[in-house]
Amino acid sequence: MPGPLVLDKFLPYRLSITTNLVSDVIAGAYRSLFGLSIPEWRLVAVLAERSQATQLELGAATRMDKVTVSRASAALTSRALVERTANKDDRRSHRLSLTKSGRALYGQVAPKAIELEERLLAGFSPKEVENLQAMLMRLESAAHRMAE
Amino acid sequence: MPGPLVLDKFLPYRLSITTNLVSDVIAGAYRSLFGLSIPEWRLVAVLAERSQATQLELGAATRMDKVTVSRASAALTSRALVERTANKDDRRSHRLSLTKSGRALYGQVAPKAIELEERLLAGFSPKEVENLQAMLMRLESAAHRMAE
DNA sequence: ATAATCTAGTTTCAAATGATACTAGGTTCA
DNA sequence: TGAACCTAGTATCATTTGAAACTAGATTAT
Repeated sequence: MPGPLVLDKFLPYRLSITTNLVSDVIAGAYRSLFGLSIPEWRLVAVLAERSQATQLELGAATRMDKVTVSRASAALTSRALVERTANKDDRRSHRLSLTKSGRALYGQVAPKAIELEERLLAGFSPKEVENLQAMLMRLESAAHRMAE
Repeated sequence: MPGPLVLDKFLPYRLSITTNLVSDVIAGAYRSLFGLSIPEWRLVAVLAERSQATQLELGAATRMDKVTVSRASAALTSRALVERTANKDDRRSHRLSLTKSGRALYGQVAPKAIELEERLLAGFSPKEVENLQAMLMRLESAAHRMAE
């Protein structure tokens, strides 16, 4: 017999509450310090890791919709943080990469991101962090299976 | 010296990915089976627990904005799942409660919610679940502190 | 009491999001 | 080849969300 339903104990609810709070804090910091939205920040982070990517690849790497990627790319390009070079192999797509000032910005954002994460996880042991990550990934694949 | 930043390991990102996936699955189920949005479902769940509440109280219990609560209440009321009775003490507010058919609906939704949660957590031991909940709450209060 | 202030709930507006349709360019197969 | 189909990215539209303004009722201080 399943336990009674209490919203406060219901995992999807708890997840949502926690994530929304965390996202708000992070988004607020990025916006006020660097004028970046979350989608923009994600693209910058991925481009810093790989230096080159098409929007399709960026969408896959950040799990964002292609529309969201398109908009974030346009915003970053107009601020000259990202540049698009023609893709010889496929003229529909572009190769995106960070510009010099994009890399400079990343140099500032990344340490801040890490600091925020550390403050969030202050009081968690490395083992706990690892454990949390693993559980989130298990939930993710369970949800993925349930979505068929 | 902080580790390098890799988006896939960055906790706020992982949390967001997992939560969005989980939310989509849950929201899809509620919508297609019962025609309920997440905010509506939350109100129903809380009203089932307490039987009476003002919108303000519902907002506090579900951490939702008063606008969101207002809209969800209106939708539920128009479907006659919830009724509003005048509040003698304060004529600006109403006492909301589930109607008979609201309770009947809850009788169907709750087991489904529990089943979904169980499928999500299949493979988690009770101790792991408890642990996860506790970690989420710790994150929540850390985020809360960071929001000042 | 009554003016100033405050609060529960709604309405209005603007921003964010994603589904859909569209455009331009690729691929496949007869 | 060239017709049918497919895909990268953009534009359009409807939906969701929350901030700010608003309304009606409550509270406080003089």
